[in-house]
Amino acid sequence: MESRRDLLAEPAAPPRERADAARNRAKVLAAAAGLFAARDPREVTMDDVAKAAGVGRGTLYRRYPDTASIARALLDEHERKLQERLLRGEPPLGPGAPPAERLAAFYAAMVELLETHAPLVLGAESGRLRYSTGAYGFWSAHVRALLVEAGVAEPDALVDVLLAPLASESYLHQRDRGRTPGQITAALSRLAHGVLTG
Amino acid sequence: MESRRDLLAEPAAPPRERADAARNRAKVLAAAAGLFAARDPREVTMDDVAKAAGVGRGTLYRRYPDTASIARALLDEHERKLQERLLRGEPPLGPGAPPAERLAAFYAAMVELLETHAPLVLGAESGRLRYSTGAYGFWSAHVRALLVEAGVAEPDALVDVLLAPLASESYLHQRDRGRTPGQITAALSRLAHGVLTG
DNA sequence: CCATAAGCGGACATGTTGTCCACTTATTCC
DNA sequence: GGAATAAGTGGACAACATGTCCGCTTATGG
Repeated sequence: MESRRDLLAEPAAPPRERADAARNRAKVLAAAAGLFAARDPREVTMDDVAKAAGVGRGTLYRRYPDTASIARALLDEHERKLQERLLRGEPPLGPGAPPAERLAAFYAAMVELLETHAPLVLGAESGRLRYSTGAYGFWSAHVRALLVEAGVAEPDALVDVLLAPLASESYLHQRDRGRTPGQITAALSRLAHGVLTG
Repeated sequence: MESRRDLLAEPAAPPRERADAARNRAKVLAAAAGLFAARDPREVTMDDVAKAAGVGRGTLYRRYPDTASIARALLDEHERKLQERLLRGEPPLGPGAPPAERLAAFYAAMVELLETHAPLVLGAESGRLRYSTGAYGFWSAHVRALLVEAGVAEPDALVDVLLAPLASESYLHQRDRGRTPGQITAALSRLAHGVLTG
């Protein structure tokens, strides 16, 4: 049965994280960052992280179901900064510039992000996981808004098409083949202008 | 030391596959096709295939290092047909139509392929593997030729960018979100025309 | 029909994954 | 301050997948 407390409680009283839990979370993230940077991120195992962080297996699994989620947690911090710039930064990244310019600027910023955090990106994206993340939702909402602003009729399918080249597999494949970040950015810029100023 | 036989031998005498080996290969492919269709292809294990095909583990590993390679082998058959049509088929898929048209037609054909063989595609592409395949090389050569024909200055980076939306992860994500093949094809068509007739 | 080598298959050692639960520690309330 | 209580911890464990290895079987060519 429902207690009075349940009915009167605030929408969702957040039970606050315990001090030792917070300490362990920090230890885990720090240790994982080190491991991802040191070797092939896809080879890093949950056991490795637990050992490196000096915590037990169970503790690790309590918060993260797999290594990809850990990498994602690390990556999210960096992505939030870019999100902030998209919302309130200077044009052409932030509001004010024409859609094609903003899309191109977004591409450039994403390339920079991918480049800077390549190991994390590699560790984080086991293909499908990319789409279930909050960040992907943000990027697609952003691009969708730009398409709408540019007067594109059915923007939805186009959004995912335009985001596809930013998938880690695609990007890192290109880098492996010797392409420079600059070349990739140029190609993406052409894409942005081609689609939004046809 | 080199024997006379080595020096006189034909370029690479193919030792011909033994009859029982061929039979087993067929059994394996048939069984794998069934499994991939029946359940989540990413859950299919080498052991499953071996059991279903009625062969031993060792026999399976002799030819295929993992389940992805098996799916790829099955997929290759179908991809070859499309490759043939690209090279010698009717326009706009085959030679003769303007580059933008041909690119759009290629997109449409790929969507159809992805749609028809979704389970295989899912089983085959563990992200990076996609790029190491012969088929990917073919698609990129094709698209590259179209870009060159359209007079694009630095085609290389653009090629991979244009192929990215055809990655299984991207495509299947869109399908999961309720988008129809038709909508996706339309978006890709817009992309083709936007980039090649700017 | 025999010799030979290619092919076969299943046992094995290894490593990873998640789960489970008895124990420890932080927090809350009196 | 000192229970009472809930949250958090850690390592043992069972299940499972992987890839290899090697003695046996079978096709093939002389």
